[in-house]
Amino acid sequence: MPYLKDKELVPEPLDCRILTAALNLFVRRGFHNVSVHDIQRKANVSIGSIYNHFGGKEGVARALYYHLLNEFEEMIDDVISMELTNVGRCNEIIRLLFEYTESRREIVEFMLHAKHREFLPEEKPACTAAPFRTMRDIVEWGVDNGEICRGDNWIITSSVFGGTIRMIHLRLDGLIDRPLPEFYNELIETVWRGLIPEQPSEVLRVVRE
Amino acid sequence: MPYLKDKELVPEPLDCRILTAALNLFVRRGFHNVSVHDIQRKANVSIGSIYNHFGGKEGVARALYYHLLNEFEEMIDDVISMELTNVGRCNEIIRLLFEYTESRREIVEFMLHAKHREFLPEEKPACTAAPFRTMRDIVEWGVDNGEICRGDNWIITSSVFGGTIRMIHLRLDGLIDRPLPEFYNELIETVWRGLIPEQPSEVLRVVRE
DNA sequence: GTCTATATCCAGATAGAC
DNA sequence: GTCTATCTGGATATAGAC
Repeated sequence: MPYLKDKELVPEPLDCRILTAALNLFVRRGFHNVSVHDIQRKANVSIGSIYNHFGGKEGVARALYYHLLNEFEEMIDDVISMELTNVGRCNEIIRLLFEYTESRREIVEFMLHAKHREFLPEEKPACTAAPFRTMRDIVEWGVDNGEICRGDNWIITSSVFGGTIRMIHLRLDGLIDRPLPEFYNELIETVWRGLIPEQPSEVLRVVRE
Repeated sequence: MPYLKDKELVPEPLDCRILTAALNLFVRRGFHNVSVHDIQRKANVSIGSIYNHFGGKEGVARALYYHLLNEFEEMIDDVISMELTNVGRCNEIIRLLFEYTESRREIVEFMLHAKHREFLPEEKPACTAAPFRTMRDIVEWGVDNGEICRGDNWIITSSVFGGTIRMIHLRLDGLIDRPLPEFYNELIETVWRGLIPEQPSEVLRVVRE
């Protein structure tokens, strides 16, 4: 579309164009298979601009990472402020994660797949970041007030959110071919209720055999 | 140790030295932050040998990936041949995954963290591979014969193994600081029984303990 | 088959005009 | 601040002796 070349209809800020282009490329090809030239081309800016704004490819990835981590933190904090039970909060987080996977797929993919330590060598793993700690806190509060079974926090948190995260991976990898929100109700029922049919004697025989 | 230079005490085959060195480097720094020279140096072979045997860095990674995927498949097949209930098979897989994470950490890390599509562009995602399909089959058999609650296979499989995989990630990232096998009993109890305190808790307690 | 030395290529980074 | 043209380093890959 050469007729738009010099005056864009929507004069999106330059930083934003760069980050959007980078996100798309990083997700599709992986950080190391994207060159600064690729980003420059896709964002319709010059190489110089990228170095001026972000200091290089790594700087772009870093800005992207912190920006998205921040958005995730806000999402979690919104859920906290919702005045739900803690189980309700967990469910709302699961619901939102499923929704985001469909509507803002690239963001979820970047945060989930990207091996941030490859381009942020000094950075701690994502799961030490605030929003992930908060998720563990929610579970802990739920245990403390009796909503959730008592037990090791790592185990409970992993059991609550592990299935969700697994399904997101399977969806992003193309194995699950229906939108995730369709699975929401059945998933949370399965998470909280357990997997074994409630027929005591039957269960005993089958499990212990 | 220059006195060992020309005759190794343990004349480990050359391919194996290359693969072992590559595994270690890939896991520590990531595929793209490792050069063929790094592998060559660490394995004490020449660059030429690496190109002769594997055709380059990508070839090394490919060989490694298929080799380890194959080992995983054998592990799953061993479990299948064990004549356990299907729930028992799931538990055994969880147990083995936890054990491997401690004793063969690099292998687990490579299979779990490595973004294989970055260096195997034409390859399908790992979770389409045979051993992962078999895990879904085990769950399906368990549902068919009444051991496991009826429901969507993606949800059930993700619920059964999602917590396990999540905990392995947390362990590899250094957040969990105890060996995973210590969590095994409590984890499988949590997986199968669910997370919400039951009113007729007599039943489940008896069954599971 | 294994090695060393070398060629080729391309990504990251910069210089300097505008 | 933005751009183009250029430099440089380092990685992949190969050539050719042994």
